[in-house]
Amino acid sequence: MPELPEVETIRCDLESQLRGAVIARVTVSRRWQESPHTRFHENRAFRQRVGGRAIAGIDRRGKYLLFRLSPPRSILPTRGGEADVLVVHLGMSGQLLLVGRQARKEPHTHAVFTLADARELRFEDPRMFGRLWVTERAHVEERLGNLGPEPLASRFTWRSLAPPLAKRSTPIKSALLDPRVVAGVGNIYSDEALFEAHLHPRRACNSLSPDELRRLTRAIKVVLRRGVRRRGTTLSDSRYRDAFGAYGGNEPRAYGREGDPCVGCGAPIVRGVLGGRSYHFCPRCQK
DNA sequence: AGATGATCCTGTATGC
DNA sequence: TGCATACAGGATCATC
Repeated sequence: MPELPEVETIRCDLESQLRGAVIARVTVSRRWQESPHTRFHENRAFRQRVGGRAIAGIDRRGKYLLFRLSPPRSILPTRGGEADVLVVHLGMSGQLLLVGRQARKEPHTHAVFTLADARELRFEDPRMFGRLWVTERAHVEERLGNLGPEPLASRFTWRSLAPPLAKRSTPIKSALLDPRVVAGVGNIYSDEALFEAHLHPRRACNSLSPDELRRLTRAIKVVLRRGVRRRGTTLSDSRYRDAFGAYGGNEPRAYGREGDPCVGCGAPIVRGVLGGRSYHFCPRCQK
């Protein structure tokens, strides 16, 4: 499941490969167009706004990939469009793969961005939880909802984490999964951060001391940076691949390790359920 | 307002 | 062996 480190790995690879590349045309699967769940209502407009544009750069906001589009250099800038952004969210099973045009097409390929050279950027998503849309650059942030702060930004400190948690009595595990509290953190890295911070997932948000908030903030940054450095997490039942189809090298210390010995103390990792979502922790290390 | 639970989807895993 | 059911997940929305 792509979270911040997985999306950042894809962003970084694609940025180096695609900066300046021209998207000759776009095709979107009929299934994607017709499913009300994808909210993909304007196929013609989408194709026209993306097709023929160059990729000026690729940014990331939380788990969203932002392709900055610009007119290709050979074409005079015309009305509008210079500031459009293609927004891609991978949902839980989405992949963006950069392949040669002759590469065999996988099932569930829902969008193909055909580049002016011999390559294609393919969006695949079996469970169709992903999202694709294009919008003006000035309107990107508002279209992302009330997305919380970027956890790897230097201005993300325990002081920015404190206010949204102060009013909550919910378990800290649930709050970390709320994108309004912090962007880009999902079920894997929230478990990892709480493990790193030695905090019990069921601790009430408003019970955390300033010292514990500092530990948690630092832990979030540590586990996300480690995830990026190791090019993301691919679990046995996860589909995550980078843009070239390779697995991630990160190995969680808590998530998905029920029964395994804690790397800190050796006690078995325990699995619990909160709001229908599972969490994993060391009952001895995490208080 | 905050908390809770349902919802979208389908491949994989488990249970009988 | 075969079929049925459970589960995984991010973000959003309805309903307390």
